[in-house]
Amino acid sequence: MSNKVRVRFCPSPTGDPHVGMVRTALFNWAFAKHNKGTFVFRIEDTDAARDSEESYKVLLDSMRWLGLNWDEGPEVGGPFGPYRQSERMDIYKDVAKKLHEKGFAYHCYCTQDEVEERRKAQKEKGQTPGYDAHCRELTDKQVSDFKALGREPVLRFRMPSKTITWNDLVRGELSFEHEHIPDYVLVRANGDPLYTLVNPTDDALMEITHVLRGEDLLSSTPRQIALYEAFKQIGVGQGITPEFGHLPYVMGEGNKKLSKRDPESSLLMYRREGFLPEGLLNYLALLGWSFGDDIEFFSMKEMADNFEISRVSANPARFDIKKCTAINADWIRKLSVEELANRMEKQLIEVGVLPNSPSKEQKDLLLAATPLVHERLETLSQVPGMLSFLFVEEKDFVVDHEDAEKSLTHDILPALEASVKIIKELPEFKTEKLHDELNRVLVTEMGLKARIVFTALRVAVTGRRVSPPLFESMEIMGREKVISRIEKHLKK
RNA sequence: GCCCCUGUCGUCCAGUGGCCUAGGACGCCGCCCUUUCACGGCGGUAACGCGGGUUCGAAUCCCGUCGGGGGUACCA
Repeated sequence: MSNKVRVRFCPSPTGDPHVGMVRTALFNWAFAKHNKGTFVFRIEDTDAARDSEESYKVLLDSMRWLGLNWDEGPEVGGPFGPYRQSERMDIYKDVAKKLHEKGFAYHCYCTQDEVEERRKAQKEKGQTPGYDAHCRELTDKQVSDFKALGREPVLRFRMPSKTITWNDLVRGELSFEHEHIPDYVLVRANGDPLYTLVNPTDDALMEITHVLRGEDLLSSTPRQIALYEAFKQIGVGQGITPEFGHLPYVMGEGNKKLSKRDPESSLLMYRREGFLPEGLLNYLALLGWSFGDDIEFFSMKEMADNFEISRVSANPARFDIKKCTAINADWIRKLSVEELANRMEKQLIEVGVLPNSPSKEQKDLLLAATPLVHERLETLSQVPGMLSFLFVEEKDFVVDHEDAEKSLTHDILPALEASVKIIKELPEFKTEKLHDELNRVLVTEMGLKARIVFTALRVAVTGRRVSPPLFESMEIMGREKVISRIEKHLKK
């Protein structure tokens, strides 16, 4: 039982979910699946000032949208709950108390200003700045003096005087000398437990075996390893120190870490823009991990089957929206016509091109139109632009002004007139017949340039110079609509 | 300042002493296909940060150097 892999993803519910966060979740998920382990989802909401219930809901919804299902966590439960830290405050208080009683942590009465001042002095001398262990060995007298001054202490962890080394799953052996890891605060003066305490506490209690997290937490790892050793002695958890793997950053434009403020970092933006979860995840998997054999297009199942942590790279990766889009386009092409129609329907409803419950006719029309755009789409958000001409009411149908000016010139009117005549007399209103007849008369007999004349027809019928294939579009629109749209221009 | 991580085409990834005159993908540029836009096909562009070693042989090992990033909190 004890060698079963347990990993966790533990975001704070602050603001929009971030793509870097999604990447971390994905790698943890894949690692769990690959090792037939457990994927724990924990919410780190101990910071009341920044966390919100709204973000919490978005977080859960996003994870579900992505299909990153958790084995234990909120709304799912599990043997180590609760999985929201805000519901575990008593646990942290208890652990803090034990650490203090057994001497692994001590009360520090220094004010932040005092600490800061001494830090500055250290810096000037070229020493590693950090807490100087001032309050490590206070006498009773000193304590009572501080109390008399009305000072409330923070709880600091007593770092052992030794080098801390671990074998990082993605970076290999890493080592920190003890003089570079000062005693750090576990509990604030006001009693709030800090990340430094709650995160390792929960990992220990939830029996996490592997910690895969962002590079930003790299420097806090030695402190946590020391804490785990203390946990072992005071009986918190099973006495296991997890293995650590530090994932590289996801960078934005320039050389900056993709920050929460960048719109390109917002998962919600990708969702709104019509990225498929499959596509986004596939792209994110490529940031820092490779399948091997030059394979870049794969499903999450395939990723999980092949996920070796040793193939994770340590270099920061730039998020490239173009490549992300290209992969998304591949995923769209891979969808079946029915599946794509389904997803397009949702998109069209969202932007109001279709009503909330589309009619049978509308659904059929959409299904018929799907093959026409299947290879043309990069994201679902492009659907309305390509297809709303099919769904719009005739009275609302508008032709792009600029396109009309370029293509629907005065000298093209005779061709439009001829087209109407042909279309009206066509015995069968089918793509091939439309093509053959219009081509025969307009191009062969009248000697017009196909490019010119068909572009004019395209603009008249679809409203744009760029559109899905013309004759197919005409066929699914129906004869009357096509005629009325062309005639509209003849009357002008 | 000190500590840590990191350095292959514009970008992401492959490459772990000879398969490398460095491979793939995205991008970009041509050409073909084509009534538009795409898809597809073909071709091209472009990189081992630098300097020393080690070795018959280095992108791969060692040393140095330079660059990028992060940490140095009663943030995470």
